[in-house]
Amino acid sequence: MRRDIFQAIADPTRRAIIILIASQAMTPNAIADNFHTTRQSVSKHLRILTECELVKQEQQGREIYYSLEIEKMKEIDKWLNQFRKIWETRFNQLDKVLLTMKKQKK
Amino acid sequence: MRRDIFQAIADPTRRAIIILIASQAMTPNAIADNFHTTRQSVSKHLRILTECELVKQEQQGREIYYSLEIEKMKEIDKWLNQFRKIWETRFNQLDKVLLTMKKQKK
DNA sequence: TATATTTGCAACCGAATGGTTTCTCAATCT
DNA sequence: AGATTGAGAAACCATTCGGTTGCAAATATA
Repeated sequence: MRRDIFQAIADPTRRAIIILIASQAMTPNAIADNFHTTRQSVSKHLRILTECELVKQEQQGREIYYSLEIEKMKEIDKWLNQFRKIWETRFNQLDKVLLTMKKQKK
Repeated sequence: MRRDIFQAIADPTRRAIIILIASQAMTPNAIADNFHTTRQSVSKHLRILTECELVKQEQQGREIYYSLEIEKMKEIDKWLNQFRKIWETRFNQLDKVLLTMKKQKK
């Protein structure tokens, strides 16, 4: 099953998990405590996040700590870049208009 | 049916449509020509994109021109902001390490 | 006016999704 | 050793998704 980041962040629970473990690693049980769902369901989400390398795991005894693979998040940012060019251009155009209006005022 | 941007960009065809109409407005027929799918299928995607206000339409006779609502794309960027803080901190930490190594070399 | 074009909508279909329950396995505790 | 705890896997279920086909409405063209 092909997994991609965009599909991974499509689910709101998954996005919440990402934010939750962004600052510190957590076990599936600890994560599940934050949602109205079962641990098994969280486990499934973690599997999907792991498959597309958005999350990494570190075993510690019988507990497994999950943490965010922040580098992977940059791929979304990279995809956004192509639109960033457009919205910056639009901003510059608005900027130019404002400048012209200023000049005419003088 | 609740639509949100993240679910909208989860589908690869939808992402391709977004990129396609980012630079210029296009009709559903013209958009469908770029994919190995039916016009009706594209129409469905456009409906989803419209529902979450990622796309706006402009009727022109019997044709409807679809174009990207670039402002809405910024919401993804806004969501990414909370992670941007983290990856900038990590970069600064790496930066500090490199600086220390440089000093020790001297 | 009759015909062709552009489009959206409804019905249907197979596949995928998210969730629950049950089970198994490994590590820890008494 | 026996009981408990943390976690993933499998089976199942209702719902959603993406796609196709067929149809209806509106506009343009002959």
